[in-house]
Amino acid sequence: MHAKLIPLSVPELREACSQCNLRELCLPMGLSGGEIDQLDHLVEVRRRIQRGQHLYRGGEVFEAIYAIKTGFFKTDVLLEDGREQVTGFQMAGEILGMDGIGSEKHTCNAVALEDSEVCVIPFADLELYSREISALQHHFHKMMSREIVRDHGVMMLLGVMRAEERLAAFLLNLSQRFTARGYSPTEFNLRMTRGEIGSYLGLKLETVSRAFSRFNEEGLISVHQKHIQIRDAAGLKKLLSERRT
Amino acid sequence: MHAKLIPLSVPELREACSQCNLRELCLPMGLSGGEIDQLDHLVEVRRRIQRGQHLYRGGEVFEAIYAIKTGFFKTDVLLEDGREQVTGFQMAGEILGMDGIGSEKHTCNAVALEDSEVCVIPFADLELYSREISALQHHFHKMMSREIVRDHGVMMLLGVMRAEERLAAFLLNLSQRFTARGYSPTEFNLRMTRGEIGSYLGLKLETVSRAFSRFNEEGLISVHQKHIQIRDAAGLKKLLSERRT
DNA sequence: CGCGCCTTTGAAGGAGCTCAATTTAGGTGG
DNA sequence: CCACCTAAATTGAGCTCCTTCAAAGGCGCG
Repeated sequence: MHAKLIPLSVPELREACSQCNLRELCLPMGLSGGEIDQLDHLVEVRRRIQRGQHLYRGGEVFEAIYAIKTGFFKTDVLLEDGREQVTGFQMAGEILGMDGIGSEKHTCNAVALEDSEVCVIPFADLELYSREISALQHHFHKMMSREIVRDHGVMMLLGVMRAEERLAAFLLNLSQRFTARGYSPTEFNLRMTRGEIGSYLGLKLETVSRAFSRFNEEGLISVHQKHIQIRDAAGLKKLLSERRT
Repeated sequence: MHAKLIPLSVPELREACSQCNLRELCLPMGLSGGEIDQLDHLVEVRRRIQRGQHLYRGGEVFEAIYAIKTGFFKTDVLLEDGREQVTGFQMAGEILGMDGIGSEKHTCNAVALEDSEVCVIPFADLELYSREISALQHHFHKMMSREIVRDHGVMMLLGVMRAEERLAAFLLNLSQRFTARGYSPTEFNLRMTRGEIGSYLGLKLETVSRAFSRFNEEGLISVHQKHIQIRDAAGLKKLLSERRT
């Protein structure tokens, strides 16, 4: 059950951030070359997580945050009665675990939706380096703040949008994030099930499936199981802006 | 329209945090006496906001975060078509504005629900002091993290709970926060309208009103307009834990 | 004391849920 | 390589919880 640990002892591997092709998206964003070199000491170990395995679970002691190097995750919280709320889907370059700082325990579960690899960033070290490198400090604050803003967007989804608006917003968000990583804006494979999308969007899996089918009929997208092709991004955006009520 | 600014130049007033009775709840939490004295230089000005006025609006340049000294606020985001999502209600000792760090602009509106006073904390200064005082740095990170965790709780509300569960959770949360401030856990006045509660909980105001009436009939609470008395906190908690589906 | 805003309550309607059956895809072992 | 098995997805039909629309009552404030 133990996730594979990969100590970065070999010199080439130790260049964790300075050689990483995600450095423009990830924690080192906006840092100078010299500053990034310092970060190489911050990330001493990587972890491989197989599809379906947990990176961490709610209740576990918080010690580090994680930068996703490759792969795809979901985070969720569970109610005592077993109901699940997916709080987010995370991809390469994004940070996991910031929820644990406040209570020194993780407050949600992080599960790999495909075989993944993360960079382990011991949080005490991050705070130490942040006191030295103000650009790092500032960027970390920005990342936390953006997480808050993202959460507000999800509240908006859940609080005021109707089912098809939610799904359209979800697809456009995925598209935009894939684009930022150099993938096609219009064609991608979903890593999550209809049930997980539904949990994220506050809908039942049948409703998600029906909305996909509807979009398909209307020519907005093509869906075949997990494969999505966006045919009319403008049409999806219009769904969001036009009030129905 | 301009909010009243109060420069803290008189020596007694300059002791912003060290003399504040909220220091156990607010930003200085966990700091040593000497460290708190340093914070007095961080808070150079306070602002009074009258009921109904904005502390800040989405789109405005972000320069400072705000600690609520007295009063009560709501934060909300608006969709182009005018639909509103209330993202939170904030009371004394809580921090406003952390959403603005990421984009250097405020991303939501903060509105006073009663006449209020806030301590202005210039963010650049906060980062400066954070580099010197590691306890401050760490505590600030905790506050941001707790905001993320709080948001996950709201997603849970919105995503999986039914109307009465949402309202019960809302009342219990308020009760707990009033208690932490030395007020009665069982009796308080709501500062927000049914519509604002509804927007926060993803419900229509009529649904909120009906749920209040139902709780009243069942003896869980007494409601008279904005005055709430919790009669059976255990009963409200039970509403949350028992599955219906 | 009158006006506006908030709240309450009723009745009808609808978006999304539940339950259920069928299809499809992917993995496994013979 | 095919048969089998399981998990995921699709689709239909009926139902329910919340919304919508409407009207009346209450409170605070100028």
